Amino acid sequence: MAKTRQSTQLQPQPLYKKAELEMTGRIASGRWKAGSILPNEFALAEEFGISQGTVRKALMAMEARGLLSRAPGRGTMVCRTTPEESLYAFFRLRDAEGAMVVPVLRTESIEIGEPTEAERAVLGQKCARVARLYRVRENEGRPFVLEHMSFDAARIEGVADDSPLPSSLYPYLHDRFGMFIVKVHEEVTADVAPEDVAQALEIAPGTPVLRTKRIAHDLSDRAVELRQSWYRTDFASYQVELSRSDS
Amino acid sequence: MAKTRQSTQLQPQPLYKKAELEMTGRIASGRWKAGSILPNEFALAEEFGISQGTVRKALMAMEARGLLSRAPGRGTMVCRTTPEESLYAFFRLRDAEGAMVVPVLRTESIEIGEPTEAERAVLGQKCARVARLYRVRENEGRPFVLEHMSFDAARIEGVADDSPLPSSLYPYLHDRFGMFIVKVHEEVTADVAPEDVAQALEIAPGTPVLRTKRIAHDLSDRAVELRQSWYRTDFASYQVELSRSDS
DNA sequence: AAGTGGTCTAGACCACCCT
DNA sequence: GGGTGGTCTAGACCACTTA
Repeated sequence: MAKTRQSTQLQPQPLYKKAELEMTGRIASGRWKAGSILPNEFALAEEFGISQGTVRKALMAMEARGLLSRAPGRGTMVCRTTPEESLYAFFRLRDAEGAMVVPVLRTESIEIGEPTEAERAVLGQKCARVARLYRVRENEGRPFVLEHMSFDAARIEGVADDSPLPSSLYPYLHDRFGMFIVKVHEEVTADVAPEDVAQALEIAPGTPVLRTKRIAHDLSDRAVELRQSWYRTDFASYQVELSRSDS
Repeated sequence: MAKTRQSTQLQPQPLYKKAELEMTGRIASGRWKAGSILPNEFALAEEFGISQGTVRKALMAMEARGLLSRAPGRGTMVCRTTPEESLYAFFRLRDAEGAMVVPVLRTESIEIGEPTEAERAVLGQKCARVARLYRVRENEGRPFVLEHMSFDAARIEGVADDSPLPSSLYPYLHDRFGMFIVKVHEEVTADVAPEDVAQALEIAPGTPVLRTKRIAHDLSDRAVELRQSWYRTDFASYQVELSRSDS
């Protein structure tokens, strides 16, 4: 029966990988929008000219990456980053009991300007103007983090008109500009609060603070955000789970 | 042909999950030792009374967790935590260029004592004695981290006889005591160096340092180590990659 | 040359969700 | 009741490692 093996195994890329790249591209380009339901496995298989099992392998990999949500009876859906819950995918601050602190937005300001050398190095040499977003968040009435974010202004044209932006920035960027951030690199260090940070966080200058530098990447693995944050350490700390296998 | 579907789908656990648990248990118990080659997929399938494809699904999940290493022609091997390279699965300190710092062991001391309340809370109430390991590591001749580690002494009986221990502690624990650490929770905060830490790290008291608290878990998900570390921040920082999907 | 895992296909039954 | 993904099986060809 299974005689017609076309034996096109010469491809450097396995078929399931090609299917995954194709489908990831459709999400990145906005052709498949967040929340929409994909065609079923057999339809995709026919479209790609591969078998249903191979499509499934690609779909399951994308589900594992958090791009898709699958359920029997319902189908396969493009994940929405949207609701507040899902936003905190990259928010690692927890209190002493391990509970997530609720970071309520207190102040926000936006400016457009010339990129610095550091910003250009991250966002790309072609970046002509940067949009900078400054925020202070509070928890239970006390300020606890100051955030400085930089984006290529061309990629989020008109952002200033929406200010104040939603507290959950990434779902907003996804819905408004199709900027889907899926991975961030974060660098954590200890520092003493400089004057301006101390003032924003309402602590004495010289108090130790956590300082993080983040580079966020979109679906195409482009660096799209540069962020620096200063955290008070008196009621929350930075917590992560590390496993063998994530090198 | 495929008529004999026993339809025993009433099981709450899928067959591949049961196979994975069984095989994980064999590694945890030492029945399958690090570095050894497993029987091939068909042999395992016959032993478990399931098909080769189902065994493969379990094996691939274990490979993704970093427990197994698979390669065509060679077979499936239980990962060794051993060589220096692999040890640093949980070591997150990188210099400004993102290169891993080489943490050379400078001093080490071991003591056995009564568990504190905090140690008992993590290591278990049945823990009667704790083995504490104190280390200072240096990089390019400069001390940069002070580590305090606590274990249930009963689980690493005789550890003091091996002092000084290898620089890479986890491979040693794996080989010597079958303690296979696969996951750690780490909590990072900023602090000013207390007197003793400052002395060990050769910095002025009051200098800001990164302080991390780690709880390490073995294959059975037991908390087996409590560790507190203080890092100088002048030539390395704590760096992590975060992805959507790891909640 | 023999044996392994990697890829791919085809098809079965099931639980579940929706209308 | 029709359709979806979840599970499981069976079998094919391939590239690679090892000896």
